[in-house]
Amino acid sequence: MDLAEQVHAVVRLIPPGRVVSYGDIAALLGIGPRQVGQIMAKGATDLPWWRVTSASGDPPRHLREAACAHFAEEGMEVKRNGLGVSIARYRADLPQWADDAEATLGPLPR
DNA sequence: ATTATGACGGTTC
DNA sequence: AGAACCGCCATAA
Repeated sequence: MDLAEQVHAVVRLIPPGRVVSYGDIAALLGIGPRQVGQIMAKGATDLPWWRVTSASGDPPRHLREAACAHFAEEGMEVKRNGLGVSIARYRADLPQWADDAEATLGPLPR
């Protein structure tokens, strides 16, 4: 299983109405945040990609509208440009999420 | 082997 | 708030 598939798998494990940052995914898989972005840029079509935000809670510019639409759809309060500081309110339970990831992917680095 | 490229993150100004 | 920098590291060319 290559890195891209692992990233896809963990993204699918993010519960509706919750988000994680690129950095969270990177830390979980023991890679750098940029790899996550690079991978998402390719095969993100069939994923809940909007549940992955930057550390600040702002979605990337070109996805701002679509992302906000999904947030609203999941009953989340959005700022002008995304979740903003409220990312703290919507961040998934990281330990729990990491456990789910290990259950699906097997042992993870770190 | 070397270089360029990112849906990033953190620091600094 | 916004911009400039630097560190990061897998992939593709």
